[in-house]
Amino acid sequence: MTQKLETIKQEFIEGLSQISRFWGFPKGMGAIFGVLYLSPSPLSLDEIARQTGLTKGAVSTEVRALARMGLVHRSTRLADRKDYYEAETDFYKSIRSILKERQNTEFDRAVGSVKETLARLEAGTTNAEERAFLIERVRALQEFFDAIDSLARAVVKLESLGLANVQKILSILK
Amino acid sequence: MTQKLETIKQEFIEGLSQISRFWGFPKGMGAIFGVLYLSPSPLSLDEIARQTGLTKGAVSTEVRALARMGLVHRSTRLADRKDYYEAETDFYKSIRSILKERQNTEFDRAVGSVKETLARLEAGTTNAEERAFLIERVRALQEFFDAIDSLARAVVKLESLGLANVQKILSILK
DNA sequence: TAGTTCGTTTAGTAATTACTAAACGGACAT
DNA sequence: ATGTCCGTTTAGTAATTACTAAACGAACTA
Repeated sequence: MTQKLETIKQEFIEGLSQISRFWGFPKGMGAIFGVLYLSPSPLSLDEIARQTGLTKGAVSTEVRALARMGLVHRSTRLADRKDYYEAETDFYKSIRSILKERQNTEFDRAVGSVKETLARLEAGTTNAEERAFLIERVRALQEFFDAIDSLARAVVKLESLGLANVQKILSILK
Repeated sequence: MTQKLETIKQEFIEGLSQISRFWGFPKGMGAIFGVLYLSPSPLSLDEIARQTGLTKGAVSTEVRALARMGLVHRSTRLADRKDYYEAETDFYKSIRSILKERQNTEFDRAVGSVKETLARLEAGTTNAEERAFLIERVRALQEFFDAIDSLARAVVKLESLGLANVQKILSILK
């Protein structure tokens, strides 16, 4: 039996909310993206609020977060004070901007603290045997983070991480 | 000025807690991993509880989660009823088991719902023009998820995702 | 048998995060 | 200026998540 389009859309949006939550983002964020992604034209704040059931305030803050990540884009119309938002449809582009956004955040600071730990350990003079063990462990972790970081930077630098590149990677990993 | 090893370790563990939180895991989980990672020998539940400041109950549940992800390993000693845990030191191995663990979870279910949405849309007969638009959008998203999924599966299948492979990937992406 | 010593579960609490309602301030129109 | 229409901010609340304390059950011991 064929369902009403509205119902299908609603369930799709629900699905995106779940995915959003899974990745540690507010579920409202997923819903907002979903609404925009299924809209053929840019929507205003109030329209998004209406369709998601969130308040204008919540939509305001979360749609800006989405914009910082490059998942949505703000646009304006002449002689119209409203802002309009539309979803980015190139997801590879989005990944790149999310990675870019995530660099220079708390995460980088935390990773930096590992580096710092290593420096401190190496500056020490006492407890030779325990220090040697700790240095080795922390160094290994730091190398791992560096590898991840290189990967992320490489992806950010690509002008397009398309299906083609993904398939190239897949062929290497075979 | 050289600091006490204990202080340095403490700050390192704090750093791992932050990183853990950043990725959407409980910060206690990061602390537990940190304690184990800096220990040259496996530790018992109570010892982990003591060093992290968490209760035995909390450690029990979170250390099991870590074990499911393959980030720590449980071991036992003859004539000793205690369980002992130690950190996995091969992080690439860990990534693989985390990916493996994440498959077949809520995430997969949510991604599956996108597939389902597509099927429902294609089964419809009314609203030809709007449906065409929605189908196109949802299909694009589904393709994207499939690409991610292939990557994850490829990584899981590798017997070793080492630095070597990472560098190969980097060279492709250049 | 009763008594230890473990890990796990449970029920409740603390802390954090997501959200609402409403005030606010800027930009424009009259 | 005054009022309206926006987006943003703020202060408070709801919902969720992380945790504690304590009871529990299994496995062993005496």
